[in-house]
Amino acid sequence: MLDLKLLRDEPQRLAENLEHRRAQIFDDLPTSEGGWAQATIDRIAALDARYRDVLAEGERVRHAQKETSEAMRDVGKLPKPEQAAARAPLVEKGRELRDRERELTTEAETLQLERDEAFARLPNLTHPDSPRGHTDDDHRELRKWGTPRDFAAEGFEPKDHLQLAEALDIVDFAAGAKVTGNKFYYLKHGAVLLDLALQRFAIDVAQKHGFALHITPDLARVEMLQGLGFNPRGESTQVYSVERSDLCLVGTAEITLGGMLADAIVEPSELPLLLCGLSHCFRTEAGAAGQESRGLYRVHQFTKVELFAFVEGDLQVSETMHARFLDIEEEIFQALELPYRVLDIASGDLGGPAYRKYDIEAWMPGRGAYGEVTSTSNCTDYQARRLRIRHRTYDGDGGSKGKNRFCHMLNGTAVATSRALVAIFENHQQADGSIAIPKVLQGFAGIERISPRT
RNA sequence: GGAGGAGUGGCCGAGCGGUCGAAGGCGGCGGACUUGAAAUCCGUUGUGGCGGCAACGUCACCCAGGGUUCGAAUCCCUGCUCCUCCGCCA
Repeated sequence: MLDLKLLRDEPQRLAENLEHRRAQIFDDLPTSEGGWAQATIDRIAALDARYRDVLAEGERVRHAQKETSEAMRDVGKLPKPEQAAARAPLVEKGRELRDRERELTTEAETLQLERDEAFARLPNLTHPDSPRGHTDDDHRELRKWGTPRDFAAEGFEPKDHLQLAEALDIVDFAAGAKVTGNKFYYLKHGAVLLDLALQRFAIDVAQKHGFALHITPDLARVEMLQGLGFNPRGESTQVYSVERSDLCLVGTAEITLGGMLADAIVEPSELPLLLCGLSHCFRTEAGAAGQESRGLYRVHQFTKVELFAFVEGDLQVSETMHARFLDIEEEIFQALELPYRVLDIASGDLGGPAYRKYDIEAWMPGRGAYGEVTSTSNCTDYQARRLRIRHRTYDGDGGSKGKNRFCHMLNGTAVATSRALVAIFENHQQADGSIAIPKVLQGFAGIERISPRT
């Protein structure tokens, strides 16, 4: 959620940002129509103005109520015979005020709800350097690392990860489909060791960089999802809900890590707070049928080691941390010996909470293209505002207390095992159909290669 | 799953339906005393909304949501969380 001050003081800035983000808020103001962004902001601003009027009126009435009730208290000091007569008009007035106050409160709540529903859907502001646009071509490639293998020179045709997995009998989609459903799978044999080794390695790197290790719940309250900017409801939701409860399966440990500090006010000395979380991730992938749907690339469940940070509510600080997150992600994929490129994601593809987002795409020989393997976002104070996560400030050197500020929050993938498996299978396949385990994982996996079972 | 008990400020803890945003203690911060520290003493110390350049004013918040009442931290209902006992179990 954004700061309401922006709506009141700089509505044109919000309209401009909304235009770049291409986020439709109202059904009757589609992004295809000219001036939709400005009209959207105008409508929310009008709601806010009405809300504040009603709120102020309600407060005046409540103040009058207090006065009446204080007068009633003094009635008790009068001589007994006079009390009843003095009390009657006050009771009458109190009743009127009560009724009026209830009306106004109800109206204010309705207006506030209406305003917040729309306002909370407005996306975060956008980093000035983020490329503007809303297609895949609009992302800016920052750099490439590594060189894709020349399989022709090595004298064999590379297989895609699915062919490799089937031949090696290390992933079973048929059983996954039978027992659970399409896009579920069993990992088997060497893939299990490799998956666990990836987790273990990523955790190692995170710990080395000062992240506190966590294994988080795989479910979270709807309220937490919303606080972090996820929308658990609606047809196009990516989120699985648990029936007869207010719980959802998490799509990422970002939710469970970010939610940990909800409602907290932390001391600046505790920042930056670096957390690493291991969790399963569940995604409905609604509407994703057809596209890149083969194999492990897009599945309903995978395991992920997530990096998360709470930092001071200061852009310079969070941007520095964001660069650090990207560094760590690159360190991991370099260690895995996977060629990749880094993208600065375009405004229209950022997702609500993100102020800026970098994706790492690993080379995937099977599809002859780069495919997303990590993503790191600086969400600034967008999530913190909704979750009420603040830190204290002090003026000068250990000086007096200043105003509490919302923390900035960042998240990033250390490793999502399913996608990493795709990249490792395909990049490290050998002419004989086996898969070489990257050196950094061999100790954790206990094997050096996944070979056909005999 | 069954039976009881409890949820108040950073923590502990008091609170006849009106004078309670809330006693007291601890902790924190500032100061006095001290060569320094401890001890002692004095003062101070919750979060947010709205209005205002500001001083300041005002409203809300005693787990959450409803209700009773002129008036609720205090009474009633529901939910959530925690504790104890029993059952079951990785």
